[in-house]
Amino acid sequence: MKLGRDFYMGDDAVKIARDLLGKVLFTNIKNNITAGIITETEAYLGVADKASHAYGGRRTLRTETMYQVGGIAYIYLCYGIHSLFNVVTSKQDIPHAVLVRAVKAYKGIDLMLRRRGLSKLTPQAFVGPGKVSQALGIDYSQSGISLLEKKIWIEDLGFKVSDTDIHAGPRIGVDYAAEDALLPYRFMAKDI
DNA sequence: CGGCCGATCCACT
DNA sequence: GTGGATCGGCCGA
Repeated sequence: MKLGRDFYMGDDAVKIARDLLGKVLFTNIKNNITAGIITETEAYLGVADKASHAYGGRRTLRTETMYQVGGIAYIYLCYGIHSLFNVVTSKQDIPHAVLVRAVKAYKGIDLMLRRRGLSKLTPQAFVGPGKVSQALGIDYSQSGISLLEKKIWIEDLGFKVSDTDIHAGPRIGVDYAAEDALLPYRFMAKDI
């Protein structure tokens, strides 16, 4: 079943990042449905997190999305090329978010591969946040859209990930965040 | 208005 | 392992 507002409004983005492992991220782009089982996430803890775009309470046109109520997408352009998909969590004015870093193809795999420019499935085909967005047809123009509607949403289809199958470690590409770069806010699910 | 740089990916050595 | 691609956002002047 589709995740509702309650799932996204929790205060603990780290817990939500963990809970998202095994959930299924769907998109419906021009009537083409594709989906992937989430296998890797990272939590970004808002104003107190030097790795977050909202660190120190920064509010700009771009980051304003993160300050809204949990349950919407925060998608932004990275390195001028890649759209990175985040789930906004927590309450109004608490800018927490969870980055989806990897999925395992679940539905529409042919189209997912085609969007990636691949002819066959490889282990790394959908590993990496830029690849996830490309495969699912997500781009930064969709930032701010609700995950409770019919374009992008997340379902719990009963895939279980036990604690012993979760690996936690430091986030990727955030060396600039000083001591916060070392926090274990990255979660990976072993072989789903 | 100019300049720097990034929550990345790929090709190439 | 390394460097180039590529461009919107952000900040300082």
